[in-house]
Order: sequence, then C-alpha cells, then structure tokens
Amino acid sequence: MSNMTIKDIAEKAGVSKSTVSRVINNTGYVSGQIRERVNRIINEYAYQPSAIARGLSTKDSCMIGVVVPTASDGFFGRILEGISEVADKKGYTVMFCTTDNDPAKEQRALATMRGQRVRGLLITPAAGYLSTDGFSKLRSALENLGIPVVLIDRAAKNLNWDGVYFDNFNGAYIATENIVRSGYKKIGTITSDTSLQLGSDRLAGFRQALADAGIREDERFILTSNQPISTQQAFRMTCDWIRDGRLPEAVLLSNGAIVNGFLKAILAHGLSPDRDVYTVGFDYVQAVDILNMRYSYLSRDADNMGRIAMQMLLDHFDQKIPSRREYIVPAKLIVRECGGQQRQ
Amino acid sequence: MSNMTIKDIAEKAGVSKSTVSRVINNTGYVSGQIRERVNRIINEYAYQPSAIARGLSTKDSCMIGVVVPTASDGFFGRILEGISEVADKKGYTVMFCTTDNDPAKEQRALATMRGQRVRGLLITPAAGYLSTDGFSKLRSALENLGIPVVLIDRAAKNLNWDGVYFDNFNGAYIATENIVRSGYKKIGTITSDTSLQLGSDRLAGFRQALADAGIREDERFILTSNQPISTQQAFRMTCDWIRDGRLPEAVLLSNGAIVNGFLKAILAHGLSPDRDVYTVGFDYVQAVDILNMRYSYLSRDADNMGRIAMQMLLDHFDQKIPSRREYIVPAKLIVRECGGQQRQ
DNA sequence: TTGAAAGCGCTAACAT
DNA sequence: ATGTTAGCGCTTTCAA
Repeated sequence: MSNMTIKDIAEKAGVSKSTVSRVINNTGYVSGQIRERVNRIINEYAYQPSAIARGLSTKDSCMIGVVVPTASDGFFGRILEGISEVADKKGYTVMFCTTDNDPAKEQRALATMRGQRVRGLLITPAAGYLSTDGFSKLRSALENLGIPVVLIDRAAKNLNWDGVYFDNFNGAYIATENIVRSGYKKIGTITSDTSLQLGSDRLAGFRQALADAGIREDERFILTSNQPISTQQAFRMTCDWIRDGRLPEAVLLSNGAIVNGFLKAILAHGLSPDRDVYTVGFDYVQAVDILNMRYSYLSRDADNMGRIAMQMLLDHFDQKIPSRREYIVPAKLIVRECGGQQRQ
Repeated sequence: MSNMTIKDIAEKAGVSKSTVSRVINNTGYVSGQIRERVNRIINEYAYQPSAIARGLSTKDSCMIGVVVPTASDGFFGRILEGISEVADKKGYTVMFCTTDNDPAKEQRALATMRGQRVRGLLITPAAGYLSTDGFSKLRSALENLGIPVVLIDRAAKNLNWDGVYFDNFNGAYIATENIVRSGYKKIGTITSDTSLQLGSDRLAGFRQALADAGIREDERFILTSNQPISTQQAFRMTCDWIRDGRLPEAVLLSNGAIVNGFLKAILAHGLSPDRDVYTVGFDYVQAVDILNMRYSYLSRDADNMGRIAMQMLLDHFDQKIPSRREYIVPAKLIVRECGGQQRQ
C-alpha cells in the first residue's frame, strides 16, 4: 500500500487509532507489549504519519517560511544553508520562496506562507523600501501573518521585528580606520545600494572614519549609486579613475562584485594590486587568493547569520514573550597580507 | 481575528461553507451577487484559506520537495532558483532540505518529504553511491515515496527515474577536442570525484577524445581523485607539475575549484595564463574575467537545469503516464579568447 | 492502560 | 444556485 494511514496501522495491530497515536508521539500510557507490536507494524509497512493531518489537528505545521531575494547569490545561499541546518535539527521543515527583489512577488510569497500556516518567518525584504510606500505594504503583510518574524540582513525603518544584521556602519568604519592607520591619505570608495539601509550605513561609516581621522573628503574619490553596481560598472569607474590619473591610494569597496570589477581594471592597466593600491572590501572574493594579493575584508559569516536568525525564531516559539531583539553581527576585519595564507 | 476559517467567512457572508469554497476555488455555480459579497468579506478580513486543510481534503499538498547537498554552493543555489521560479509560477510551493552529501541526512530528508506528502521530488543524491550499498537504500526510499521523482545532476546506476543531467562525457570530449585542434600535444587533466558518475564521465570523455585524436595518454599528465579536490590541492598538484618541469601545454580541469587552484599556481610561478598554458575547464570562474585571460569552459546552465527538472515533474503530474525520461543538457564549449568580452 | 468520539479547516458528492 | 453531510488523517479529551 502506498500511503498507509493511522487507521490501517491500528487495524493491523489490532488496537485503536488513539493507541497508535500514543506510540508514535510517545505520549500517554501504553503497555510495553502493545508499544512493541505497534512499532513492529509501523516499521514493517514503513508508515510515515501525515504531517499535514497532524498539522491540521494540532494547529502547528512545524514549518517555517524563508523568503529571500534569490538563492543563486552565494550570500543568501549560505544564509539558507545556516537556517536549514538548525531547522532540521529542531524538527522544523522549511518552506522556501524567492522574491527576486520584487515587492509584488514578495507579497505573493507571504500569502503562500500564510496559507501554509508556517509557524514563523525568516525574511530578507525585497529591496527599495527605504522611502517608498510599498514598504508599508510589507509591514502590514507581516503584521497580518500574526507569527514571529525575523528580518535578515536588510533592516527597514519602522519595521518592528527581530532581526539579524551585519554591523555595516562599524564594518566600514574599522575598515576605513585600518586604511588610515596604514598611512594612506588619498582614500576612495565605491559604494552601491545607498538606497538600502545597508548601503547608506556603509557609506556613513566610511565618512565618519575619515572625519574622525581629520581627513577631508575628496568627492572625486567617492563613487556611489543608490542602485546595485555591476562588476562591469565598477570596472569602468575604476578605469576612469586611472585614466584621469587619480586612482586613490586605497579604496573601500562595498561588495564582492565591485571588488572584482576594480581588480580587473587594476590588472588591465598593468598596475599591481599589491603595490599600487590598497584594496579593502566587503566580502571575500576568490580572485585575491589566486592573485595572492594583499586584501583586507569584512567577512559577513552568512551561514552563521542564518543559524542565528533561526535560533531567534526558536526562542520566540519557546518563550512566547513578544520581544524585539536585534542581533548585530559584529564587524571584524580580516587582514590578508600579500602572500598571506589561503582562506580554506 | 488572527486566522479566520472558511466557517467564519461563511457566517459573516450569511452563506454556507460550500458556497465560500466555491468562490474561493472558482468552481461550480454561484450567483454574481453572492460571489461579490463573499469576496468582499474575504478581502475585508484578509482571509487566506489553509493550504494544510485543503491538502488534507484534496489529498494534494501542492508541495514539491527539493533535496540537494547544499545551498551555499553556487551551482545548487542556481538550480534551486530555477526550480523555485517555475514552481511559483505553477502554484506549487517548495519544501527544502539539505543533505550535506550525507546519506543519513538524506534518508531523514526523504522521511520528512514523505511526511509532508509532497506531490513530487527533485533530488540530487548525496554523493558516494556509485558502488556502495547505501545506494540501494536511496533506491528503496525513493520507491517508497510513490511519487514522481526527478534526479538532478547526479545520475546513479540503476536508479530508474527521470533525470536532468549535464552531458559530462561529451562536454569533456568536445573540450578536449578543442584542445587537440588548437594544436596542443601535451595535454593534461585534473579530474575529481571519479567515484561519481559525473566525474568518471568527464574522465572518460577526456580519454576518448585523446584516443580518437591518436594521442597517447601520458599518465603523468593525468591527475585524478575519487574524492573532491580542493582549490588548495589543485594548487599543490599544479605546483608539482611546474616544479618537475612537466606542466602540460593545455589542461582540462573538472570544476571551478580546481581551475582556481590551477591558476593560482600558474600566477605564483610567474607564468602567463595566456601564453604558457591553455586552460579549459568545467564552469565559469570569476577570476578569468579579472585576469582577462584566455579560457574555454563548459557552462552548465544551472538555472535552466532547475527549470527543466521542475517542468519534467509538472509533466508527470499532468499526464499520469509513468515515463522514464532523461534530459541531457547538451554540452557547449564557450571559448573565451584573451581579452575576450566579459561574461555579464 | 485502552478505546470512542469529536474536531481541526477544508472539499466534494449529494440533495434540494 | 445553494446547503447538508460526510469525510481527509491525525490528536485529544473523556469514559471505561
């Protein structure tokens, strides 16, 4: 038989459904003898209780929802990995949806999650919410869920839910500080997504560090966009810097794609990524290992962010105290000297 | 009220549950007037039917299961992305589990999927199944599911399910052929995971192409492992080649990690990735763009593999004919000349 | 220690 | 065109 029910098992074992239910869930009293008999039947027929029926009955789906912009991006993939790891361990199964950074798809994803009666939600909001009113739709959709929500990576103003974020401001700050202390004066940056909290924080951290060091900003060294900046665009921007003869002595680059474009331009002009410029960026990129070059970076341990987020959700399930916590993953600068050891 | 039920809506609208059900599902007859009234109530209370209850009743969960080794790997992330895309579009929601290439975790994942009564399963088997008997456990677990299954990327002998695979043999073959035609004689390879079908196919394709070209194999140029080869290991292997003065004129590298290690070694020895060796590999790696180097590669369009796999599942749902199809994604070699255009 | 019965929120005959 | 009823496969009182 393809899918046995609890009733089938009960009959084969000559007991009632309740009894079978008890042995399955290890609840209530049931004699050792019967327990054994039932278990034998269960194994014999490889019976697997329907989580759906159980969910309907207990009003607990034991599912959690994960809504992220994309899975193909390494960062979110690793977050998903971390979430999945602790969810599995705790007996929750994860429902997965992708938004493509599209608010409309996000709304649909949330409706799906609501329909599935997930017990909690982990979400990285679709981009572009800093000012628009699409943002208030997210807020009310989240509120309508009526379940614990943990935001991941992208904070949105006035969104009063738990969250785990990277400390972007301080990350940019200590990175810039490191540059300053290394003795550089002509310091530049290419920072993208300034329309996201994440982006504006990075830019702000950079500026604050310069200010605190008493270094006057040179606007020609500060390239920003409120949109994502592609590798290709970063390449061009850097080429312009070089062509105009004003490549900064050191740069802070706000993500891996930008680092790649920057390095491409450096190499294309026959410059040395070790001697001609000091590169500091957000996120590790494979190329620096291959080039065996000097590179300092802020590593956003994504797996761990996922694990922490899931853990926060679990905490919510346990103590039903409605809390409002933010976990800010502390920024740590990893300094990779020229010829430094390989990141495994 | 947090979660309304169909009964609540029915009462507010002054109709029966059946009627509400009819308007929700757009089935059967219902007068325009009543339909409108019900819809008003539904919207007013933002009622979202329970997919769980519906699933129980219709015996269709509208869920599909995805079981992959990891999400943090870019390849599987993109596969997941592709799956997710068409699943969303067709109204299926995806349950996600990770196996970490561990057969035990895989078994647990399958049990979970069975419990959730997913309608179909997309799976990349945990590694190491070519010979072991853990393999037969997979087979029976899959059979016990009693639902359509589509294998992704990793074929396993005697596993009689639909599948979408990359044409690894021909990929390696045409890649090697390309090398031969380019006039190289001393041709080497670093091939990992030969214990997987995927790995042994790549090695076989390489050998066949050499044989067909009448080039005798030089075993010193052929480095293989039945395990994954890390970037670090590939680096060492290449260093050994160089140190011993027998770096091949051209190489076929079986994945991105190996390419990275190889390039690192080339650069570390002051060699030119353009002039001193012709590199051909499986998968694109970012570094070749940065280095703006000559590189030919077999691109395994992962998003598309995911989409195709999901589509095969859907086909199964429609025509309940138990078929057995294999979709072999044709291999295509992308030749990237030195200074070639950037892959966007 | 076990069983009977009601109910979870929906759908789907079957009546009307 | 709409309502009634009987499940779907479980859990959980409540009795026995």
